[in-house]
Formats: sequence, C-alpha cells, structure tokens
Amino acid sequence: MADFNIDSAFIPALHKPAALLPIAKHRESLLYVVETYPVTIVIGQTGSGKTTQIPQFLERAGWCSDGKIIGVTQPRRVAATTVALRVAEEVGCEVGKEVGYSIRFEDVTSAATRVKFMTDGLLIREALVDPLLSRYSVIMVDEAHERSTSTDILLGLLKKIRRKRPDLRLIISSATLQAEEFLSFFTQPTEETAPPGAGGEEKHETAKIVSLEGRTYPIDILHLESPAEHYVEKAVETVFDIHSQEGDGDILVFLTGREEIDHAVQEIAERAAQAGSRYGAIQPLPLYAGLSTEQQMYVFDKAPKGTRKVICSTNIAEASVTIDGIVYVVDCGFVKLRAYNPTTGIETLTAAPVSKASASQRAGRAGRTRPGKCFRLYTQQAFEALPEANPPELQRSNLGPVVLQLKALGIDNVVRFDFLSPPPAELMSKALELLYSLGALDDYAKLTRPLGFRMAELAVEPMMAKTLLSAPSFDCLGEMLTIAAMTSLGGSVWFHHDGEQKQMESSRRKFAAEEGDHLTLLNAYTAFVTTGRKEARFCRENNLNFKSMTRAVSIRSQLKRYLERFNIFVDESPASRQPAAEADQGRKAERIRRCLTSGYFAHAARMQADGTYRNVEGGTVLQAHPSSLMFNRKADWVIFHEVMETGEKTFIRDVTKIEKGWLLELAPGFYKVTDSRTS
DNA sequence: CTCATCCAT
Repeated sequence: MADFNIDSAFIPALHKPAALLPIAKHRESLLYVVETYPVTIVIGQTGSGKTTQIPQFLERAGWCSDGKIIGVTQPRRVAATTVALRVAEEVGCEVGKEVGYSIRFEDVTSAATRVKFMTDGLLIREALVDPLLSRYSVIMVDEAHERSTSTDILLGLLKKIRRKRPDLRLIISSATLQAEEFLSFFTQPTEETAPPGAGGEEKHETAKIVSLEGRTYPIDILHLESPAEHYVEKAVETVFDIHSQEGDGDILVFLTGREEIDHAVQEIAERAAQAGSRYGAIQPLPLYAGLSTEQQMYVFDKAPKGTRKVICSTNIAEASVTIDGIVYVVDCGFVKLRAYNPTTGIETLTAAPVSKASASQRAGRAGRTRPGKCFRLYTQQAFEALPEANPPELQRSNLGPVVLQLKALGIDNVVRFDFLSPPPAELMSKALELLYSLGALDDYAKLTRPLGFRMAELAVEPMMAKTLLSAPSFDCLGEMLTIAAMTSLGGSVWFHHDGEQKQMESSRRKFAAEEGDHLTLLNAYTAFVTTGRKEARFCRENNLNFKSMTRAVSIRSQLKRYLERFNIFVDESPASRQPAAEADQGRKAERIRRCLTSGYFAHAARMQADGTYRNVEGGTVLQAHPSSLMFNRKADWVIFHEVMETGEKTFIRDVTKIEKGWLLELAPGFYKVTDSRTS
C-alpha cells in the first residue's frame, strides 16, 4: 500500500454539479430580465455556465409550455454537438429527445425536443422555410462577440423578425465587453418601424445587459520590457525560460501559421536535445487545422511522467480547440487575417496584430484548471495600442454568398439591411456585379427565376452554383456534382505524413488528368467510390484524406437532393457509368471544362512566357499553387476556383485548362469583343 | 515549392 495514490484512487467527476456554477445564483434575476425585456444581452466569461444553464432555466420556467422550443446557436459544429451532449446528460435524457442538436448532415432532434442546439448558419437556412422562425419562443445566440458572418446576419434577421413577433425572446451572449454594441443595435429603431422622433421611449425597454462572473483561475499576465525582434525565436526562448524557472504544467504557444509552427517545433526539439536532461524532458507538438485528425489528436494525449508538453498552435486553440492542463501561455501577438480586395477580387492572407479581445482570450487558456501565467511577446504599450476587436468578417469578405442568401430571404434592398456593422459599399457593389454577371440578378437587382433562387438554395458558392445549374446543358451533371463536392472541401483532399511528400505526389499522379485539377479531383473521387468501395484502406494506400472523402460523399448526395427538388435529375444508372471509349472521354472532359467556364469565367487567366499567369485585366501576376497539378506545367488559358495572396505571391488553386474562345462564347456579356492585346 | 479559422436540407 506504499504507493497508494489518492489521485488514482478517485475518479474526478466529469462535470461540476450545476448548483455550484456562479450562474445558479443569478437564475431568478435572469429569468426576470428575459420575461421583461425582449432582448437580453448576457456577458459571461468562459466557465460561467451560460451556454449549458440558461436553456435549462428557460425550459423549467415554462418557455416551452405552448409547444414552442428554445433554440441555441453556436458558430461551430463541434460546440453545438458537445454542448447538446452535456446538457442532455445534466437533464438526464437521451440526446435527440428533450435536448437535441442539428448541424449540417446530422439532425439529432425529435418531436419531443424542447431545447435545440445548432449552428447559426443552419438557423438562417431555417428562416428560408419559416421566415418568422415561429417554432421558437426563445433564441439564444451564443459567442456573438466572435462576429462571424453568419452570426452577424442572424442578428440582423432576428432584429427584423422581432418586430413581427413581439412574443419572441432573444438572448445574445458575449464573452467580452462588446455588449454595449449589441445593446445599441437592438435598442436602435430601424428605419421601417420608427418615424423620426419616435423610439426614444422604447430604448429603455427593449434590451438589457446582464453580467455573470466566470469561474476561471487567476492568471498573471507579463509583457516584454522592450519589443522582440523575431517573435518565433523569442517564443522558443520563453519556452525554455518557463521550463527552467517555472513549476510544472504544459505550455501553449500562439503563432500565426504552419511555417512558424513547424520551425518552432523543430527548434525546441533541437535545443532540448542539446540541453540534455538538465530540466526534464520536453515534448513539442504542432497544432493547426491543416493537420489530419490523427495528427491533431496527439495534443490531447497526456505527456509521459516528468515530460512537459509544449503545443505550438495557430488560432485554432484560441476558441475552437480546448486542451486541458495548460498552465502557461506564450502569445506572439499576431494572427493571420483574411481580407478581400473588392477592386482586384483577390483575397489576402496576412499577419496582423491581435485584438485586445483575442489577447485576453488567449491568456484565458492558461487558467482553466489552476492559476496560470501568460507571457506576451510584446510590450504593455503595444498592448494598449491594440484594437479592441478585429473588424467583423462581414466587412472584409467576398459578399457574393451573403447577398444571394439575403435576397433569398426576401431582403431585396440588401444595402439597407440592418447590419450590426454595415460592410463597405465597394464590397456590396462587387458582389452585386458578380451575381448579375452570373445571371442570378436581373437589371433591377432582383433574384432571377429560376436561376437566382436555385443558386441561393444550393449550399455552394455562387460561381459553383451557376456551374452546377449549367451542367445539364453540358451533359455532365453527375461529374459536376462530384467536382462541386470535392472543391468545397477546400484543399484537404490529399494527405501525407512527415517526409512522405514524394510518395503523395506519386499517388496523386495516378489520378492526374492532363486537363487540370478539377478532373483530377473527379478521378480521385470516382476511384474512391468504385474500386475503393468508400473504404479507409483505399485512402491510406492512396494518400487521400478519408474524413474529407467521406464528407465529399455527403455533400454530393445533399447537392443531388437539392437539384432533384428543382426537378433536375442525375442519371446514375450502371449503364451511364460504363467506361467510355477514349474519344468519348475526351469529349466528356471538354464538356466539363466548358461547363466550368460557364461559371468561372471571371476567374480566367493566361500563362505568360515566364510560366506565371496574368488575370484578364492583365494587371496581376498569378502563380499556380504548388499543390496544383498545373504547378510547373505548361498551359495557355485556364480557369481557377480560388485566388489568394500570401506574403509576396498570389496563388491560384484548382486550375483547369480552357480555350479562350469559350470565354467569349459562354460569357458574352462579361467578355465583349476580342481584345487584340490578349489574342 | 505552400495556406489563419469557421459554416450551409
């Protein structure tokens, strides 16, 4: 009995009893506010229990007694499912009964469901069918401070719906002090409701802020005395300072991207090897979304006894992934942000200083299980100068999908939609132009019938939606469904372990199509579902990401069902899948390339003598991304799925060869007369 | 010779 250990003798409870959560003592006042005010803004730190407890309070207080239900939205799928599981456990029911969740491809609800967790994007789609969201008595929008595109649109919609449904209660939950912004948004009358002068009295009765204290441990925050020149080097140094001078506990290092992370991990491993066993072992691990699920799982494994885990991560560990046992956080002070340039139509991905909100969220990751420390690799003055929050996504995105969705929701005047933060006019007009050129909007900027309405209903971006809806006329619908599903995976199709890049390249060559990436993706998918029998083994043998391929199967069948609703049917009879003669295959490939051109004509480029591409305006130098089959291959005209500027270079991804004449033929409005300079 | 993070009956 000498080695009796109290830690292994007791198993810690999975969850704290709800009554111990700080929120419990706010129950009465919270219910009073929800009863009295149409909109409640809840400020609650992580650990306050707001997400799990508030829906239960409401349900027990009778908010579902008239057959209506309580909806809780999350910006992420994992959050929607895990919170639902946890609340079901607390309530003591099976998930899908009284407590359920609904995300794309997974509806775990039933007639008995009274509390429903879901992604905010899904609730927007529900509004297409039920514009007043009449099933719900209360809608809680969680993590609203993240200001994702779908959260922002949802808030605008809910404000509009509330006017027609005074009985509807809204709860907006936010982790930071941005609550005032939500308050003024919901108390400000919209132009439609308020004649000038009215509405002042309403201001006091519409919305109210409620603050809940969190239950995290204290965190010491330390800043640098003078700025660091190279934050990656400084981060590595800081890791070793912690390792040699601080007590035990794992370290989480925030960096901006894959390159920095791989470098830091390698550096830490090398230095640890040099230092020998003076301070105990150290285990550096990378974490970013581009890793396979399997590689990501390592960060959750407990390090061997006496070994300190150091996780070098992107922003994924700021809110999406939570790792237990982190006591020290090292914050480099930067984050990669995406922005869309409406003049060039090109997205950029660049490192920018984090916001104060992000910095405190990062620090908070140190205090989840016991008191922690956060080392910021910037000065106190630099911190003070940081913006409160980053600009919301809606103000720096391609708004094509947003405009399409708003129009489908019956909001014709999208410019006057009540945005929490209106996007710049240039983004709006660029989106309208694109949708007009695709034929989704008419001369009066109204959604066309049937094309525009159908495009809005398909869950793919506008250019692909147009391509898909053109596919029957090119007799390649089955193939296009596959290509749409594969491109929407966003580059996670191919997969390789460290140092096996060569092997992956040769695997990919087996599926390679001379015409480019789209047909290569089609070949890979076809092989997966036929000879591969949708099995994981086939993926392992061919360096394909099994999870992604399985998802492609789901997306494809969902898109197929949509089209069937429009009375567009795909011939998938065995006869249609017979391998065709070579000449037929060539003709089929050409039909597919023409069809792609009918949707992606605005994404056309021509190769120059030096191997780079120029877009149609001629101003921008584009390069095939190294992950593209067209990297280092000759072409003339091409279309591409995506363009992104990172650092010095502007890359195009998913590239397919076309012929110049097709542009004029398939997009005569966009490419008017032959320009002698480009011919 | 390479890309932050999410989401959609």
